[in-house]
Amino acid sequence: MTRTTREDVVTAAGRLFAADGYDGTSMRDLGREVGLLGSSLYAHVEGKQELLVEIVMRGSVLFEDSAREALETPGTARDQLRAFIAGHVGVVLGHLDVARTFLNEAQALDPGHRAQVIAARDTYEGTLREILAAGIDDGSFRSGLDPKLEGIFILSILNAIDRWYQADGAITAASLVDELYGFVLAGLS
Amino acid sequence: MTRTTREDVVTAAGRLFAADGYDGTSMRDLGREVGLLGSSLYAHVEGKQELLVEIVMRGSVLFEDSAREALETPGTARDQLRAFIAGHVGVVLGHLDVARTFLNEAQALDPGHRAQVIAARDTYEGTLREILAAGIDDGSFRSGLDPKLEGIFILSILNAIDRWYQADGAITAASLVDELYGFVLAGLS
DNA sequence: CCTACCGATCGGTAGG
DNA sequence: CCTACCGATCGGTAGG
Repeated sequence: MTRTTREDVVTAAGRLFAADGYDGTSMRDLGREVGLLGSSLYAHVEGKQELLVEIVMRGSVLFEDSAREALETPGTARDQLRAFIAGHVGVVLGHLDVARTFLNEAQALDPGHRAQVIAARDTYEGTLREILAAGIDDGSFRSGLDPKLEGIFILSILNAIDRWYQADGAITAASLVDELYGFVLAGLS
Repeated sequence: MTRTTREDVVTAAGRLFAADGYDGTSMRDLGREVGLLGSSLYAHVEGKQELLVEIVMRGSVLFEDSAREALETPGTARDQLRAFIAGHVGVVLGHLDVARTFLNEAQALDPGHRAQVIAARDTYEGTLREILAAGIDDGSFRSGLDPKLEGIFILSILNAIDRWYQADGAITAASLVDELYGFVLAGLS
């Protein structure tokens, strides 16, 4: 039991925002989580919204980095698609609370930061579409396919993983990537 | 401008719960929506939770009926899969507010009703799995496929439609069904 | 369906 | 980091 740090507060906030939502988490709940009174948190952070901004921005960076790496993966569009899926799974399973807050609580952001998150998501979706379009050209995927719509379908699957995946279940992260890639690739072929 | 009915209140509640969430909607907001004070709503309903229960249960019935019809569709498992997808799209686009509340606000339900909704969802998912399993047997889909996982993937796509589909956009409901069926069937073949 | 109100809870602050 | 507190908002009620 050492002194509470700002990072302790941010981590605990991510846990509670992911589990109960931003509106469903009070500063008193958060204080209890780190062993302080709600009012004492203001010695560490300026307010509740600041915590949300920080956590969502961390998620934004994680997904952005993952998408860039996928795009820089050498090989065919199939290889890049696989890297995109593997990267997404890595972010979600490796940073569950941050990913959940990023994916589900952005609506609680102030308008300025919400616009930033929407822009980040558009870029992320755009990267996937680039990969799909390149794959139509290089013969990885069937032609006549609509990259915009197929991109939405793929992201729908990826963005729902945190709602059903159980880390202590029978499916490893690696086999999840295999299953996702198998299903999606078939859908594109 | 006639007298406000209970049905007016339920419909308005569906609209607000779908747009702002259950917790994000106050009884005063709802009163304003129907032209009353928040406190006057208690002449029509017992409480806020009752409204949520009623709307979510309507969604539950819609999806349940749709799934049953899909299962009773004559033909191969492919035909049933198509009916399942078409039915789901019909419910979501035909009853957007109810579907959104059912899909996104069930967490705000009291424990008893929440358990009912989870059971209804399990049944719905089970119906899809039955179709997938039958399709593996009758050769509609490739063998070696995991009905549980593929069912989750398909439902992930279907349950996200309300988040991006625009009724006034270029995609008709019929062509959405075609695109969904095309992508999913390829993923299973 | 409104007036007038209640107790609970919220994010946040002053002062130490 | 706590004590003591504030104004705002919430779901809901009594009485008409």
